[in-house]
Amino acid sequence: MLDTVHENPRPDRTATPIELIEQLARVAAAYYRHFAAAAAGHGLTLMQGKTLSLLTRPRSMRGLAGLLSCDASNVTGIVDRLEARDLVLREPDPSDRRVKNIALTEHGERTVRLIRADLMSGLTALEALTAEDRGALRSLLDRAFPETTSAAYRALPG
Amino acid sequence: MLDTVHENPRPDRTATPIELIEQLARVAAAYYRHFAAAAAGHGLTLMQGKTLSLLTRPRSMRGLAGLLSCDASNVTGIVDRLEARDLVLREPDPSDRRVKNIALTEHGERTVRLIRADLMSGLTALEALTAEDRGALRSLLDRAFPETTSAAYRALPG
DNA sequence: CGTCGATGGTTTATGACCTCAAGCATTGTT
DNA sequence: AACAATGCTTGAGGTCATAAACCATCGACG
Repeated sequence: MLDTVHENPRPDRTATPIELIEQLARVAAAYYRHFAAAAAGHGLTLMQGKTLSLLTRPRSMRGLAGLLSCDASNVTGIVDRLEARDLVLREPDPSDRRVKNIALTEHGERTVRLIRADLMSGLTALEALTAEDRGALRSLLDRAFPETTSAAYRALPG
Repeated sequence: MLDTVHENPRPDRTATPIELIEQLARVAAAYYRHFAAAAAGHGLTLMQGKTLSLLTRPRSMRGLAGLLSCDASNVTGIVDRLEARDLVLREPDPSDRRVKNIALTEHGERTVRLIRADLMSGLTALEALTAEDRGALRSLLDRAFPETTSAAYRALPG
């Protein structure tokens, strides 16, 4: 274990907050570039792909708007287009007739799986990390962006 | 130093590639949410803010298109709007009359600095990391996204 | 020198998305 | 029953994505 060190912290590199923010900008851009390419491979937009991948369980329009960080009126159009391609379904909520629950169709579930696979195959360097490195990266990102833990996302209403 | 450990790698957390990718999705979304908010605080779009922050030196339209990962025809419109607000300037290239070099005006430089400051003030958790943690995060992100090192960006033509 | 393919930038059209304001239906409360 | 609050949709106006076509300029080549 101890001899599998990849010269880890590499303290010679500058790592000021500014430098780190610029690198995060590049990483975020690279991530979305990969994701958009994977979605485009299935004729979908970045937002449409994001929406599909958020539907691990049915969600209300408002809930989706929150997760997508956009106005609810946008979600109407996005879901309209996804529904027109039979990727998604609007179901009336049994306990509140105002809300519509959006759920993946079978075709939608297949598409999400394919997009996710394409995305992962494009991020080969990420899979090349050791389990130790992945754990360290997760821990650091959790502390750098405490608002975005997976627990916080799952617990959201809608 | 050694007693300021924040229980670092925390190996109990699951850190499969899939989990890591989902976390990167959330981090990228959070980063752009912060950035878009900072840009909106100055009446600018996400793309306009990104463009400004890429102009650490004059760049050609095509060079900007590459850095923004979009078609050159988009850059025309974005730079049009930035130029209309006196944030940016189109200068003819002395050695090639086809290319136009885009440079920040004084007003543009001030605006970039303000946006960057707003962004950093929104990412307080990131500044709370120790220098050691920041170094480790940089190193890990460099290895997870080798395509996006700062050296690679600075070396680009245009 | 003149031709020609390649390159940099712009324009146009169509569609997707964003913002904001307004609207309707339903809910929960008083 | 009247009320404000909530969930979703619609509309207009602006920004961005995408693809095709266009013009000016460059570079190489005969």
